[in-house]
Amino acid sequence: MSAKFPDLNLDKQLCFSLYAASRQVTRLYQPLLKRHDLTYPQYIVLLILWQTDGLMVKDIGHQSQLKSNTLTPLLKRLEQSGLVSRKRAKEDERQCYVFLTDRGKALENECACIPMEMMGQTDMSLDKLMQLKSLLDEFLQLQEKHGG
Amino acid sequence: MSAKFPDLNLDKQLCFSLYAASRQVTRLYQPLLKRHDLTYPQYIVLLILWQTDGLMVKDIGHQSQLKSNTLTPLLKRLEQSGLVSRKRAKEDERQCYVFLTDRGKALENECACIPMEMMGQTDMSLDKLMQLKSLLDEFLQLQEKHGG
DNA sequence: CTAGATTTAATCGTGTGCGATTTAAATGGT
DNA sequence: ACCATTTAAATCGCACACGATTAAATCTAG
Repeated sequence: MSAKFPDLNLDKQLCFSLYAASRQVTRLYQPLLKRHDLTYPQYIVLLILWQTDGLMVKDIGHQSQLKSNTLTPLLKRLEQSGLVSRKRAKEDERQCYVFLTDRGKALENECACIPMEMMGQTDMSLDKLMQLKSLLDEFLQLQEKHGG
Repeated sequence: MSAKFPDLNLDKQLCFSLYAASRQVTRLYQPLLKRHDLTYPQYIVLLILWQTDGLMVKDIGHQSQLKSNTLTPLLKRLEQSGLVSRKRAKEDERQCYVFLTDRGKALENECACIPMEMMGQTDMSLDKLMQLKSLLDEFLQLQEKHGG
């Protein structure tokens, strides 16, 4: 069966490996994030805001590659949780700025241990993890050139 | 800001790169799969069944790392589309076998061009793609040992 | 032989992802 | 100044993902 298209097996496995690995990482983060009542995508958005506070939804979208249809509800939940506040831009009412609240800023320190704990959950060497990141980033950059 | 925990930036970026790359691949597949009215997870499940027809939900779950709470509705949709049929096992009524219909089997040929078309959508070398797959699989294997 | 543990799917609730559309605001060419 | 176009965010609908629970069948220890 699978030998019918022998050349195509690599691709099949690569797309699946990526899909499975991504979900596996999400699953690893979940118990750590649950302690702060965060989901993984919410944590990603916070990582972006911890780097640069006061971004517009558009900017968060560009960095996360998520559109407003995903971000708007997610940001509303973060607002409900008291971690961010959203303010319409005076100079352009279409735009919406997102600011960390004090609680949102404080959460950065509370989450500081998470990456280290994650590191401890894989036996892969730092070298290979960096290699992996490098290949993924190269793929993403090539894609950005193509797809806009 | 981001220099506050300099050691942790790698991890942050790795988890995000993986997350972004996985969604990017899904987005690349979507227009190709839409021609056959398939979603990406449905395609993954079909890839598994094209390799081995007549698996139980449990087996598909083990290979895809998806649980019944995701697979049951997905398989019902594939059944609605006339691509698979589900039959309870006579010898153990808890189990549910999943078989490809003739249309489901025929779809394998129709989808044969997809991996090649995907290949054409990235400028990354075959060598690097294989390297990427290899690293992802190593990560997944290490995880399987740990988490069961 | 049977009560309790285990296994397998299915169900439920919440939160993404994303294509498509909508709404409102700003822009730009005439 | 006016209207078509563009832009930013929000809304809508659908299909995942997944933790938690449920239901039913099977297994197992006593």
